[in-house]
Amino acid sequence: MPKAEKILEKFNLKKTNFRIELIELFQSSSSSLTADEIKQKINSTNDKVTIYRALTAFEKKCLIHRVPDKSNLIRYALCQKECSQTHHKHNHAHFICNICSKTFCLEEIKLPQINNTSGFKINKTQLTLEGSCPTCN
Amino acid sequence: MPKAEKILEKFNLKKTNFRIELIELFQSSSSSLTADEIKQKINSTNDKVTIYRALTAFEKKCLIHRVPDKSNLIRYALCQKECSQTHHKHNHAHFICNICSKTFCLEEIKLPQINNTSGFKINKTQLTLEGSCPTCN
DNA sequence: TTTTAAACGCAACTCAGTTGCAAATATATA
DNA sequence: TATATATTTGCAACTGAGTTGCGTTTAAAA
Repeated sequence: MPKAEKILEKFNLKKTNFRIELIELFQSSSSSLTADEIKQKINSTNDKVTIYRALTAFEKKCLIHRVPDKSNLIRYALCQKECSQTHHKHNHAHFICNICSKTFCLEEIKLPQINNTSGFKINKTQLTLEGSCPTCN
Repeated sequence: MPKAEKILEKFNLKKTNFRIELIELFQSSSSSLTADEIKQKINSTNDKVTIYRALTAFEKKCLIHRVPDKSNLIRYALCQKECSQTHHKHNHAHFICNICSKTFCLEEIKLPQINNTSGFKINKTQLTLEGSCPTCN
């Protein structure tokens, strides 16, 4: 796993303590994170605005990607290495646990190939599964 | 198509002018609706609270179902006849237009069969497509 | 006609996320 | 190393979707 500093350097972002810790938090997280969850888990006592702005910056650089959320919150997960700075390449499903409300990336479940239908031009496919996660089972 | 009054009767809901008009609006809508879109399109000048409470009541009776939304808004579409009062039975995909931001139900695209994986117990599957809709194409 | 439970409207609230602006800081440049 | 510059940060105030409490109205049952 690449060190957080290397990642920030690669993406032309400043290596601040907060952002280093934020990347490390994403790396050590098995599920995805909301701004609020980050605020609770991180040691740095930063303002929520700083968290939102870091997330926006990371998303723009294709370092993290949005994942669906049970309560319509903005929720992010770390991107895989195949994501470039200009294109996200996610062909995996997402799983929402109805008990703990966490969202997981299921890399092993690939997206089905859906063809354009009756005037609808498809350029993105999302597969979201719900149920109970290994921890809650 | 069943008349709005009949539907309210069937679901044990009162036949108020607003709720009749709301059902008719859903029936005449090719895409789904948010509370705000309803407020703009409906003739009745009801408070937003009334709209939210009607939507909640309709959802509880399985008359409408939530559909994904580009901006994380709560968005609803009319249920098909196969939905009972206790169980939603949707096996179709949803389509979000990236130009007009509307969400459509694609009845012709069925959900893939996904099996439980490595401790994740799946009991709901959602397939969301994005692109451009027939009107925007 | 009376009763009652559902539906409604107003006001005030919650809470996630945003914006403006000035201060701080990482890093590039001299 | 000192200076300049663009990025990042924090505070405060705001926005906008959705919710809650409560008293009033109304559809429909008795």
